Amino acid sequence: MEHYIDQWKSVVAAHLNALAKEKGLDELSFSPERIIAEKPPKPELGDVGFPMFPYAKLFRMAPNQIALDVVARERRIVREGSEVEMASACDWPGNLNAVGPYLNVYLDRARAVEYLLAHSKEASWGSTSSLGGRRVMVEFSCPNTNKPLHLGHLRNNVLGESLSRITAAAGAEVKKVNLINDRGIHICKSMLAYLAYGEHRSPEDEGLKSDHFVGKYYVLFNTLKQEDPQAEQKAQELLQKWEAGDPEVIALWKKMNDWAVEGIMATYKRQQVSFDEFQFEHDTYKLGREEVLDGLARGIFYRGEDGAIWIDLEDMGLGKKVLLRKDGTSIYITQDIGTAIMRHETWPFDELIYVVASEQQYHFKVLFEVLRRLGYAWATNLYHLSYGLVNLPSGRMKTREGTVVDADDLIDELAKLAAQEIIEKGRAEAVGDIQSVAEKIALGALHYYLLQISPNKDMLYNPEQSLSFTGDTGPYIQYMGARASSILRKYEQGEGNATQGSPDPALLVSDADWPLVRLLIELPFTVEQSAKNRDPSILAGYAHAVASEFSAWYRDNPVLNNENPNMSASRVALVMAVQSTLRRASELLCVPFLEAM
RNA sequence: GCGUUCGUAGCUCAGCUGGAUAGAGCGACGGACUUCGAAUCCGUAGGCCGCAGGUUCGAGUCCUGCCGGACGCACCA
Repeated sequence: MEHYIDQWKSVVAAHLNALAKEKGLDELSFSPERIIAEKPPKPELGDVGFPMFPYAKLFRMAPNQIALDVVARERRIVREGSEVEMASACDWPGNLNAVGPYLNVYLDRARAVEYLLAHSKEASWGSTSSLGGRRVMVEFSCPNTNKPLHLGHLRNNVLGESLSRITAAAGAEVKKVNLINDRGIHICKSMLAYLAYGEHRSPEDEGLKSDHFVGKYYVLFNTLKQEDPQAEQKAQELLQKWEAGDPEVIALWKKMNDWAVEGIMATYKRQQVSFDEFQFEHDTYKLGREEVLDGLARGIFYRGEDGAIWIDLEDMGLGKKVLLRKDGTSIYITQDIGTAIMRHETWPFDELIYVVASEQQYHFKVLFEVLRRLGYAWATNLYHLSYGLVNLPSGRMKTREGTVVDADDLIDELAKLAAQEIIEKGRAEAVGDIQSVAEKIALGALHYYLLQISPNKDMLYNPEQSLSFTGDTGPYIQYMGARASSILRKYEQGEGNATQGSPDPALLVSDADWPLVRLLIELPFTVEQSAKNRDPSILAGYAHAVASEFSAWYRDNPVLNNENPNMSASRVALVMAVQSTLRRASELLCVPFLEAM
């Protein structure tokens, strides 16, 4: 359904056009998209506001006068009927009022309540069709297989997963892909250290999660380097052997790689992120080479004096960039060129979103431009969702300096604290499986913390603050969901007198209930906006607003304890709408919904 | 040096395509549990929106310059 703001933009545009015609200003024409709308600062001022300033000069009228004129027109049309679309016949009926230079709409509250109660029951509540028919591929995570996931990956993973869910909710067909970086010099370093210190031990032998085991040897490479000055060179040789297909090297690579991947998969499962397809760099790293050579033949690229193949992007201020080494081997971007083409061939997408840290902005600009120059029309549909780095109060995370916040350790610690909270608050019995609920609270806290900030911004990871469960956090939203669920549970058990009445939308139109209703009907539009901007933080802010509004609302407005059975039943229906709204928003934000906590 | 990006309350962040008195959370201070769960709620204090110009009826939002931070400018991924 069309957003009520868009609908009323059309109404206002129609009125302004009529006014223009009447004044003989035939060249003036306002399309609905150009009408500026906003949310009035106070609810009593109305539900949508239209400032009239922009039209003052054009009409040679004071903004106040324009507002009054439009209102008069609207009244006349409502009274007499007209070929102009009547507001009362729209999805979102309401009436117009002039408040100084502003034109404000008061929605028909009963109709809005009806809409909410009917639609929030549906399983698809919150879904829209704004991206209907579009195929969107989302690439995210893309870990190296030489060490376990850390906090930065967690941000990437939850951004990718949440964005995928939101995009799907906006109607698109989504495919989530993960390109595992399982080859390269970094892997060889872990392998070399394992050869030096591993003594054929397995992760089980050391009692370590398999990816942590591999990571341990990656760190040990630093030790090795101090003992053996040749270490770096040996790693290079190992890479060459790997590329040559040396069976022994391949066997070791496979063994360590499997360990790393196995551990990483376990973390995905725990984080509740998933992929529709895994791609492996050892399969893709040669892709793109032919493409680059072809581009060379077609004069799009050139061979430098050094023998390597280059692209000149000076005209775009991007400088020159190597696309293929002089020995004909692929580099990072060669692989990405091939992978993009392969992806579009196997699954023709309308859009491909790369969820990759902001440090790679230059890389993606070059990549997209290369593909465009190669003549791929779809290259304009590639999008780099650049997200900022996660910093610690002490500075940037660095593996070698041991300042990394490990993903598994972090979730462990959060879960431990959540379990403590449950016990301290005496909720152990009500909650049932403490460990399971604590894990969900931990994920809710972590995911919300990572998603509430606009993706493009660097963020500061404050351990203390992230471990807190109070305030603008995931657990706060979970708590409000649990409270709503609790009320509904009591209702089902027959508490209160709601069962003796029946819901009536007309009872929910007072100022007591309206702010909550108006917020709840925004879910589909917020999902749409979040998808359009590729920004889960918009939805996160909305989820918090709903939780907060609900919290204030149920303090003042008795639901089950209401003396009027019909009012009680109506409010139960409203709580159901709150529950399904929070449930859906949480799901899209990868924050587990809890019936009790 | 060049490019990208960010700079809003003590701290962490919102502020949609410029619009009606700049909003949350944390922290501080003061209140509220015989009443649908206090992981909650209510109130108070706290802001030359980095600085300076410009565009506009109107700028936290757009443009220019400067200052400050982050990231990038590899035949590494």
